Amino acid sequence: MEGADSRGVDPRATDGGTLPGADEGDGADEPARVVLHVDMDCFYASCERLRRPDLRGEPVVVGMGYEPGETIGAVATASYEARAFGVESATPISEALDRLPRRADADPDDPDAPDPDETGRYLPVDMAFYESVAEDVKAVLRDCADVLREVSVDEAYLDVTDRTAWDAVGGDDPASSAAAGPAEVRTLAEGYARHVKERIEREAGVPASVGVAPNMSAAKVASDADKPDGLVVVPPGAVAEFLAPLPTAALHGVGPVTERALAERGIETAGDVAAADADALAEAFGDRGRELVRRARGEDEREVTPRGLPKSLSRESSLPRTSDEERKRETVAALAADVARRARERGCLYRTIGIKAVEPPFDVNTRARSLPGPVDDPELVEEVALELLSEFADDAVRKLGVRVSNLDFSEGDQATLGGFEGAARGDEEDRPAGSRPAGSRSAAGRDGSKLTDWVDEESTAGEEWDGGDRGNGGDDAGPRRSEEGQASLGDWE
DNA sequence: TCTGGGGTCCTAGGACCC
DNA sequence: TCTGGGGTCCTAGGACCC
Repeated sequence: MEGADSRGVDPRATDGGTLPGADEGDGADEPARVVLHVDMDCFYASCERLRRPDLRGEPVVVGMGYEPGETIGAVATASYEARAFGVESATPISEALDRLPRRADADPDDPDAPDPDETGRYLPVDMAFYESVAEDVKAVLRDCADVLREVSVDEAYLDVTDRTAWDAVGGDDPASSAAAGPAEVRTLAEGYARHVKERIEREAGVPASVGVAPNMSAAKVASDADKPDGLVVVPPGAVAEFLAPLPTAALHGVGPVTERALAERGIETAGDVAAADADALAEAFGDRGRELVRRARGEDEREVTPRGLPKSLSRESSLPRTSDEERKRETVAALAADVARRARERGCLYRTIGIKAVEPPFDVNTRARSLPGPVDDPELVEEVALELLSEFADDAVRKLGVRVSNLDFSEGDQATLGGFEGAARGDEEDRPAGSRPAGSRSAAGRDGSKLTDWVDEESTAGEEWDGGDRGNGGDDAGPRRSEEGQASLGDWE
């Protein structure tokens, strides 16, 4: 509160000025952006509470792969009450049950049964319902920002520079900030963020934490800094100072491996990263190292942009460790069918088909094959996937996956552009095995069988397909046409 | 410590082309 | 042909995120 020193808001903001333009102090004369990161608090658990008020205040654990009464699966989300018992996201359900028994197993009259006060409610994931709640949240966000990037079902960035500013409120006597974080003076941005946060709670019925900062990276860290129900404001000029004391792992992009590698170099905090020699870190970590230094210094010029179309679709599932070839083939066939179905629902073609085989303890193997041209051909997905699997025919696996990538949304067939409501849905189920679906599309035109041939021998079809530059460097060359194709479930856009 | 499913991006080596 | 350089595409794996 004291010492209106260099930190905090740009001095001009404190004079109650209405000029839209506290700048970064960086030389640039564009006004500092106002970026919000909205992060829903234990979203799945909050959704469950929304429809089951009896769960409020209770430890709630939402498990994926979990069936009521079972001990399989892992924790997708734990409410904060459950976290107090050591139940974290990704904890195996069996372990979670050790720390926090099921309420159903409690019995006050049985000395051997758990104390009801030390039990929790376990529920399976109900994605469809969470998506419907997320829709309500999104409606608020869309209303509050011109530029919105939905990161996942429970997280989004908003650029609200055009809706608010870093100017202080309070006229000659600026009000002090009511938010957590380094802000000393209350700003318009803080008020706007609070407004967004309250609207989410009011209109969607679930709590959110919000971070406000001049860039995405800082906003992300800020939203995380005071969870749950947090509002953290980091004004321009205060970013590096805000980050400095945090452990490196608090930076977006620093996981366990990088954290360890940094620690070996005596780098423990974001401040240490900011002070590090960028070239030295680049040598150790590649471009990521350089980027990390910039982020830790509060520099991040990335624009908030809407998320583009997906780059791959995949499906995987764990299974009890097995070497049984038939079992593996059945699993892969089922996964392949599912991936192909989803691709068709979204109206996209794919040119690469791959599998993943995880061997115990945790040996991840991937294999992939690219086709001469993009296709929509469920039977080909199965065929290629099974062929790739054959390399692992004798190996024990604990998880299998199928993926399609090199997606192409531009060739959208009118019949399927409507997404899941299109022809895609029911028409493939009873198709006789072995017959090419009538709806099978392939940019190859001609007969689909050629593609199959190609799969079996490393054949020659490739040449005709060298369609010239595919312009690798995939970075979003902007959205391609047929945005409708993505109007599918499970996605924020 | 041995947990699940859906993704993204990056890197490195090899094949191939000019 | 074995010596140079530049570029793209493909595959496999790694790290990370939610």
